[in-house]
Amino acid sequence: MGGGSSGGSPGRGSRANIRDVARVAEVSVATASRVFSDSSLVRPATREKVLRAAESLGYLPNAHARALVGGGGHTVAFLTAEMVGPSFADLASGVEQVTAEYGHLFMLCTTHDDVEREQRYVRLMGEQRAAAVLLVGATEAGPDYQRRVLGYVKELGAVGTQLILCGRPPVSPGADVPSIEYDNLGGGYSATRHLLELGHRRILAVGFSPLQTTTGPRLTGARQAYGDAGLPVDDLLLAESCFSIEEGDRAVTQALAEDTGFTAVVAAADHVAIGCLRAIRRAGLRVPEDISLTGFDDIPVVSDLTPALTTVRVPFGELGRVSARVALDEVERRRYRHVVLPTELVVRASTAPPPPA
Amino acid sequence: MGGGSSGGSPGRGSRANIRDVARVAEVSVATASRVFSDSSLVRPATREKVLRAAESLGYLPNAHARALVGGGGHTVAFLTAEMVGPSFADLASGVEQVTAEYGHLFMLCTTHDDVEREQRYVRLMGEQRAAAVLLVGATEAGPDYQRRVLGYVKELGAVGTQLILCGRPPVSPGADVPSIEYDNLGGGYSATRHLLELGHRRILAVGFSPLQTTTGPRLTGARQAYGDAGLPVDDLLLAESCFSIEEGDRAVTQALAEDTGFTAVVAAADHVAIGCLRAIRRAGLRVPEDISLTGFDDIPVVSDLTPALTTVRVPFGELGRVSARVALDEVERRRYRHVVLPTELVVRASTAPPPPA
DNA sequence: TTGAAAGCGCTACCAA
DNA sequence: TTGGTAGCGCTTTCAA
Repeated sequence: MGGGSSGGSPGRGSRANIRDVARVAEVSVATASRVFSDSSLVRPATREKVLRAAESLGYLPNAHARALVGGGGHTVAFLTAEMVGPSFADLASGVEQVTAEYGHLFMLCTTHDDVEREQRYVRLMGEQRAAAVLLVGATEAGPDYQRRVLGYVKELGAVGTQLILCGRPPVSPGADVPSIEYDNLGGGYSATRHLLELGHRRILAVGFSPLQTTTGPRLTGARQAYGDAGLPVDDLLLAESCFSIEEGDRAVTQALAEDTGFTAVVAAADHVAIGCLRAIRRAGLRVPEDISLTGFDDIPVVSDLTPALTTVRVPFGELGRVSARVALDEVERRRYRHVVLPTELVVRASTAPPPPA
Repeated sequence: MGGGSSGGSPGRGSRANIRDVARVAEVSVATASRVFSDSSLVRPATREKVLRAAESLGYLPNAHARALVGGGGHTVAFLTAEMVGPSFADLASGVEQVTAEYGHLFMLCTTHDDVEREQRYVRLMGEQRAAAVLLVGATEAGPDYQRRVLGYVKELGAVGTQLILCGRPPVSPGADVPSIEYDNLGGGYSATRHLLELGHRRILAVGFSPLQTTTGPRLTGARQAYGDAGLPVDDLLLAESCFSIEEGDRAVTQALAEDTGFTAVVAAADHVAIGCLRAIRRAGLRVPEDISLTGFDDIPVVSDLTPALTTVRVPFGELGRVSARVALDEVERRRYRHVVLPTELVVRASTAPPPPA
């Protein structure tokens, strides 16, 4: 080291290619190719020779050249706003698992909720001739969104890349994009009904955005629970807020200050619920003795909070697996254009009857 | 639908290529190419024509063809055991962020701690001619591991792919693989010293594996703290256990049953600490009044536990960003073969002086 | 069972 | 400013 001029990694000049391998192995390029495509029409001895040559040259087939002639990429792109939270992890793992089973590559892209980044990535994945692009997770579902997705369908369709909506509802008529989602409305419904059945009447809803594809329907479900119980929906108090621990905290703190007399909080998501819990505590109140609290998602830690959180479980892993299968398997895709996986209420210790008035 | 025979996505037969675009735009292939490589030597009017043609054909450049001639992939592969936990999220986000800044693609692969999968992915990434492969996170650092990494260096080196160790120590002499890690030993040291300073003497260490690249040094640090304080290292009680909430729970439950008289627990990671907390509670003891507890990593939720957890903060985001920069920038790489980022003790409510004997 | 050669879609070089 | 064209590394006919 230090002295020589030709230092660096092995094969510094040009990388070995299949022609080099063929030459060293004293066979034709075609034969060498057959060996690496594990075709069976090669005599074992010949195969050995080729393999040895490859080994000695540090040869690795070039996936780009293969994709070029073979006609396709073998990548599944997973497009999400952020890669945070256990829900993300389960979902992504599910996709990754099935993707690997199909012998494809899993590619993760984060948009940070930036439309431009999203568009760039979709285009990029088209250029890569990805097998599929999964648009994952909650989003604001306005007309702009519809139009954007339609654009993606067209752009990707032209290069043979399949678009899939994962954890989102289908885009309305026209575009026929497969959509794998879960029952947000039902989850919101059962959480709220649970509280109503316990005797709560004035419930504070925190963290819901009516236009968002996940929390919107959850809110609708909550409303429906009031309706079905024959109770005035006006008793469902709405605290506007976003999707973080801090904002959940802030929202509840404010609601408490306004003294609107709620005895329970339905949070739009577990993270929000954690923030709510903080705020309730800080106000010197107890959960569930003074105020009941529910979350949504059932991320692992919420069972370790004090008290353990009552929440709605979402089958993230399965969502991922099903999405990937639909993305990669044409038969499944034809069969399942729209799948809605069930959600399930998990009652733990954060909900109880309201304190006696 | 149903009747026609030529249905399906647009351009059903063959996808448009640059030649088609050139033909429609009535220019040469070379000119069309220049437009998409945004080279400046094209008259605006011509550029327009080409762009319009591309648009009308739904043309998207083929990244594989480009990589083939351009000589390289633009992918950064992130190889980790699992994509769980906020630490993973921060780390991966950091890598992704910088990767995007360099105009590269971020690719995530999970090995599930399976050597075979790891090897397959490394090879696959070599075939993709990835710009870099990051081996991320804790691992058992035996001689097998050393040998394996050496193999990767050779395999990837031959195709021009850079290998980087991220959150792991360098492999010992010989292979010169860049390594970006953080101060595990120092973290273990300061957590333990903190407990010692509070007056604890018999401390239970949970979740450490001496051979593992992260918890191993953390344990060494803990021992060192005893040594530096002039205290018998034998008072650091070792509870063998793995890396999950459940195993932390089990370990502490057992230790409690054995009545070894410890007044504090150092957990090898926050997740383990959560399990310890569970066990301590179940035994009817309080944290920190009866038993103090520290974690490691500082994942977001631990500040919401009751009590908030004293732990060691790891700069995961920066770890990711630095790793990516070293991976992608030859100058940085030459300068920083080995980086150790600092860790920091965060004292919260789970630690206090031991109860009076 | 093996080999020769024609592309896959693109860029980059050299000429015009 | 534009066009012709030789590859990039590979697979895959078609022949031998």
